[in-house]
Amino acid sequence: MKRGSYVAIIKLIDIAKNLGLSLTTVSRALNDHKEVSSETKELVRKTAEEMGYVPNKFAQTLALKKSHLISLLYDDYQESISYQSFTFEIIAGVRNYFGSTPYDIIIVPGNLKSSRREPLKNICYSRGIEGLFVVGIRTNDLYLEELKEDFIPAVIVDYPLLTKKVSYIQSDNLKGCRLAVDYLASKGHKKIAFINGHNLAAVSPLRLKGYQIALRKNGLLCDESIIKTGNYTEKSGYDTAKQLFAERADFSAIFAASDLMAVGAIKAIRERGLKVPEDIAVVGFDDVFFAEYSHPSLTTIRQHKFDLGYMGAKELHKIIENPEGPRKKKKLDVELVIRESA
Amino acid sequence: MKRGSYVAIIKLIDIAKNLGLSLTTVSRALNDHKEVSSETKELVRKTAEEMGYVPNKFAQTLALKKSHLISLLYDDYQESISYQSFTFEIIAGVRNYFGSTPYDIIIVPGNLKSSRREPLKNICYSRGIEGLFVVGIRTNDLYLEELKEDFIPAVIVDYPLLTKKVSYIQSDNLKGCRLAVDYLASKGHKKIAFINGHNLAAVSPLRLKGYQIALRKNGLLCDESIIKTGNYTEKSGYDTAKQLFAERADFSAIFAASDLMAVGAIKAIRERGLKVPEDIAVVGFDDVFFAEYSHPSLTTIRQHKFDLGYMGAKELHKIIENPEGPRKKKKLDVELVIRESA
DNA sequence: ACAATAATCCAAAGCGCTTTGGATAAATGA
DNA sequence: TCATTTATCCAAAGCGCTTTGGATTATTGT
Repeated sequence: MKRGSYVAIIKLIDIAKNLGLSLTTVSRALNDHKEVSSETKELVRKTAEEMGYVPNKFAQTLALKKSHLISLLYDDYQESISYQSFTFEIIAGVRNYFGSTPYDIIIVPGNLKSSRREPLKNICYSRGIEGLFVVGIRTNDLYLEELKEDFIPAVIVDYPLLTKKVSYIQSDNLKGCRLAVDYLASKGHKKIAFINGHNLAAVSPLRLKGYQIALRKNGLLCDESIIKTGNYTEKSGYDTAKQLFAERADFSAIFAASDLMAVGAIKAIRERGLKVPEDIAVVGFDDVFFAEYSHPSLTTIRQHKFDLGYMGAKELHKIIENPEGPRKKKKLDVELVIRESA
Repeated sequence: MKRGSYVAIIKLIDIAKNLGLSLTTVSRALNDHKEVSSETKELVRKTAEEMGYVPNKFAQTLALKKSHLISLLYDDYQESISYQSFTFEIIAGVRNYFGSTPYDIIIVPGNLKSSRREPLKNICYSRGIEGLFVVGIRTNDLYLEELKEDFIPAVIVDYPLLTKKVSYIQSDNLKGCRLAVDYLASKGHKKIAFINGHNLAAVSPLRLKGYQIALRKNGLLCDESIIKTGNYTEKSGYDTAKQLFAERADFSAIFAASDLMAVGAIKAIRERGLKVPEDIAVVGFDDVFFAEYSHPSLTTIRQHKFDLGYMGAKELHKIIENPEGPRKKKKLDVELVIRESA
């Protein structure tokens, strides 16, 4: 009889029999359908409650052709470990938003990284997934091609894809860079080095651009020799900063495209016998939590990670409910958090 | 016709019609049932592939009474923010384990924290959830009472609950404390202060006990006046360390029950004009990632977080597949990671 | 050659729900 | 008063799948 571990305890038919009503009426009563009297509704609701009835979502999904399921596509491993904190908070935002909707969140099996994997389409169709929330995708990820096929509503964090069913959301990177450079310039820095991240992150070119624009605005010239590229890890921040020193580059401040690289850079500066911020000022990007606890605490550009998740989820919800509506990219505000490092 | 956003594209019946076979045979062919010839199987598989067929999990679940769904119960917010990193890595382990099984992971809607929330039973029964992976639960959490009812297979991280269907897993806290104290003692420290976390975390009393046992083993006396309780946050580490100083307590080392509190303590020590580790040595617990990047980098007890998730998931799988088998608590090894702070 | 076995296949029922298309009884209008 | 609306209810079909219990054909043993 019982096949698997999962069994529904009380079914609609049980309530119906119990009350001498039809299945139909019970179903309608619970769904507040107009064709059943309010007395019956109340009666049914009460006994359902008493009998401990819970609807079987699978049966509902099958009958309604509506799963109320959205899926999270994210990666467990990234070289940049502050990605953990970033991702965690974004997911918190997503959970929080969908928590007040009938939607549940399922985690897409398998990593973004794993090479042999099921096509997204199969995963989604098989599980009746209605929307995809994507975070941490790389510019060279194969899933991107599938997303471009536009077969399912999706919201992507930090990758600019805008189609009929796909929106994206990101922080205002240009403004972030402007804030950082403006602040450093206001402190009298003329030579501001920039440690960018690799181009597998779609935000990297944006941050470079923002940095350059901001320099220009402040009447500073853009010296290619003090622009370096790391990979968002602490080590790469350390290495590139050392490289700057080795090349006898001329700078009094470093703006790093991530907090982790900023921390690495600080380490290199210290090893050089220089002081932060007295000799060299450092500004990071992200405001991951340890920025506050590192020493010296990090002046940085704060991204509102929770809001990225929350607002992104809201947008995804909108796309699902109204697939014909216009898609839009959303830009979230950032702010400068001044601490000790600059 | 079409009701919701989700529609199955190709169904078994389509393949059947296409091939002039019966629905039954097609289903059996795809499930590798013995009662269908291998030629037919091959034929069916090929055309299914060509037609882009994917099975509808909802229909399968309904028919098989088996959902292949486990659920993640965790909290988005905790005062201790290193909880993020801890939780993230555990979840990575869980994903990784279940990634090679037919099980999908669904996130339980709502936080552990939120006060008004659906009973766990309803959530699980309604969604056909077969098992629960619980992380970050507090000793006063109401969900604990529900879990004790033992109505669903579960594995809990860091809370000692052992019933017919529930196992738990945690790091070897006693050993961790022993390693820390042994190491400090070996460095000649006689007075080792201890900053513990609150008792809402089930590991706190364990760590205190481990600390006391280890002191005794090393022939050191246990001085109540240098044992303090924080709440796993950086600030509480800072505050309690300051308090120690204010009370003119006599100690040359601090062992903190979390890295975050250790970082806070270091800050307090610094402010006092003392040096770490020269004047006061500090050892943390957890080895969350920023332990490596803080300054001075933290000597700490490493928990294998990924493995907690992976092994816990494995255990959960086992409970689901074999509900009658014996439950057991699992203890994962820890290790001392020596860096600069001690 | 004929009964018994094995190998394939299929129609129909069932999983738990929603909804369609009537049916019945009560309330309304003329 | 009788036809008509309105308010309630229900049997049955359908969502896409798996499985039971036969049916049909091919294969084997004697």
